[in-house]
Amino acid sequence: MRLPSIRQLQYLQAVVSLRHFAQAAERCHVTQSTLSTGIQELEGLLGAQLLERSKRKVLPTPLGLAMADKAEQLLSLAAQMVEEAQQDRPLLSGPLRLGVIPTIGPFLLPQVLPSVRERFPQLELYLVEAESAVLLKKLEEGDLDCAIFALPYELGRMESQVFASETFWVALPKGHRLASGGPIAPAQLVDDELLLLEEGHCLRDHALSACHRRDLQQKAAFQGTSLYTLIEMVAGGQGITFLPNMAVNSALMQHKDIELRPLAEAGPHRELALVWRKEYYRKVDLEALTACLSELLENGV
Amino acid sequence: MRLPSIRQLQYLQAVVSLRHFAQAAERCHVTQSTLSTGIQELEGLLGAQLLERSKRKVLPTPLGLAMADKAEQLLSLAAQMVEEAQQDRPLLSGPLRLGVIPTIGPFLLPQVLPSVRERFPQLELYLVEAESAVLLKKLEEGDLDCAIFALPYELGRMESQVFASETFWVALPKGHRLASGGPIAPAQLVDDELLLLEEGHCLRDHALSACHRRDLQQKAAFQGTSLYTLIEMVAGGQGITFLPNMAVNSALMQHKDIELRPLAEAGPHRELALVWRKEYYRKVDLEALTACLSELLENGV
DNA sequence: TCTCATTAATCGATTTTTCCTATTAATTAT
DNA sequence: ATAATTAATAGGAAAAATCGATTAATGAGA
Repeated sequence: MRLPSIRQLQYLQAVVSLRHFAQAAERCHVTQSTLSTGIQELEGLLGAQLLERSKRKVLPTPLGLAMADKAEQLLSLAAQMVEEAQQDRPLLSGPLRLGVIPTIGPFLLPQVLPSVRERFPQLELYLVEAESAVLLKKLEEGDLDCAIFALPYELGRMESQVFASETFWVALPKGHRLASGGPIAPAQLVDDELLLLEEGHCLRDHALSACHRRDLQQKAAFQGTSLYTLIEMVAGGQGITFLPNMAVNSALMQHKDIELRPLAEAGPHRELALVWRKEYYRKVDLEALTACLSELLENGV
Repeated sequence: MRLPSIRQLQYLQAVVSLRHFAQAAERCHVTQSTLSTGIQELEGLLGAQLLERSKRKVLPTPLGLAMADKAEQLLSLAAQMVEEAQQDRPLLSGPLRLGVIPTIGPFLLPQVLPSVRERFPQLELYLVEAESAVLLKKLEEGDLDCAIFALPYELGRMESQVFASETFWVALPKGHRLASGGPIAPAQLVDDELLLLEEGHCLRDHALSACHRRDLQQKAAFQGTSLYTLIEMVAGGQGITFLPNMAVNSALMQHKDIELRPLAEAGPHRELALVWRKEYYRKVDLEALTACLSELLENGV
């Protein structure tokens, strides 16, 4: 079905409300001739007469009136569209779907979200906690706007912005031979059972990388489902593990049967980054968010 | 404010629903290139991004989704317009504003309207009774669709169609010298006081014309406001008058103190016609109406 | 890792549409 | 009668929409 054009509807609306071709043309910023042919085309398209014309009067037919009415609705809808689109939203307002990996979420978010919410009160955050691979998939599918990852991680076509660095700590059972003293070098731990999160957590790879080990086929019983369970296993004397800075500082990680020592290995051991599709339509917002996070973490929140 | 075009909205609707430029282009019967630039123009117009594009995926932004939604509404409204306009109404259906002069209305309408309504059950008649000049004005202003006049009458730019002819009868008080016998010639009435309707009624002119008299400045007290009052005046012996056929046949005009004789004057004395603007948009309906009236009157209803 | 296929964007040319100027025909007002 | 007003029309110019071909990015498969 061939539809009338917006222009034609504007012509109709004008001529029905003014009852005068020349005046209507002026309102539409076209010549009388243009408007005249426009109306004729509309009538042809609709297959019905919309106006009675004489040299002295322009008289809408009942159908013309009805059509003008609908045209008005339609035009106002179109105008609404433009208005709605053109009002530029303030930075970081409206819905934002943010993914976080489980080894960051519980430690970072309680720390920073109150300030973020205070700074951007119109922001509506929808949080999703999942492993990196899942988040990456959701990002690609458009189910998330952005996500917080721990790097290094293969991000594919995503863009990212690092907003914090972390070093690792060694978590030892109380009474371990290295339990007191200064930083611990990876070489000192070769004889210890290294407890890791189950497959899929990037922290597993980062930890291995920090102590220059290859991946080891651990028994499922020795794989933690979360840092909390891992800590319990360390406290139980089943081995040692590495914890990121952020977890160490968290009150949730305090445990009376655990000793913590810095890992003596140069450079940051993982970096926290905000990640998004490179086609994402509001990168400025995300850049503002990373700036905000970075600032909050530098100032110790 | 510059508005988006219908075409652009179709493009948006298609690409958002299909998530694919080439397929959307096919649905819109244009090339991918055309659709692509169309969407870009729309985005430029709205000043906002509607889609995230990558080579593997087309992802509407929240605004894009909202706009596509509105676009759909708008397009369906436009389609509705076309549909509504294109369904052709049956003959003589819907509202019709019909004017009638007072010397016809009360006699003709009760006679014909039942049959008309029966024949065109979807017709919604709005009746206006007024003198010819008033009806003509209303016709010109578009306040009426058509009107029933008695001719001759100067109709200006109107078109008309005669559907009946009438001869006049002479109404005499009982006991008048001409009260019995055959038809009466105008010359026989020169000595009688001729009673007429007040200024404005065309019957006044038609009556004068029928007896070849010039207009006479009658005293207001001798001018009737309706045929009923005129008849009462005749019955009271104040003079004579002329009545059209139709009124004579009407039961309303029976009066014991009146005698009626045909006027012996060649040809019809007035003609009944349906009148409309020559620009009127549904002349076929009116032609059907005159045909119907004409037929009804010929067959004696 | 290297093609090959797919996809949206881009460019230049062409067609289509839109629009304007000038004029006409009908009508009204003076 | 004469001038002014009005909507329609014709012809040409300007603007736009569209197409075909190409490009660059990406993903799939060998």
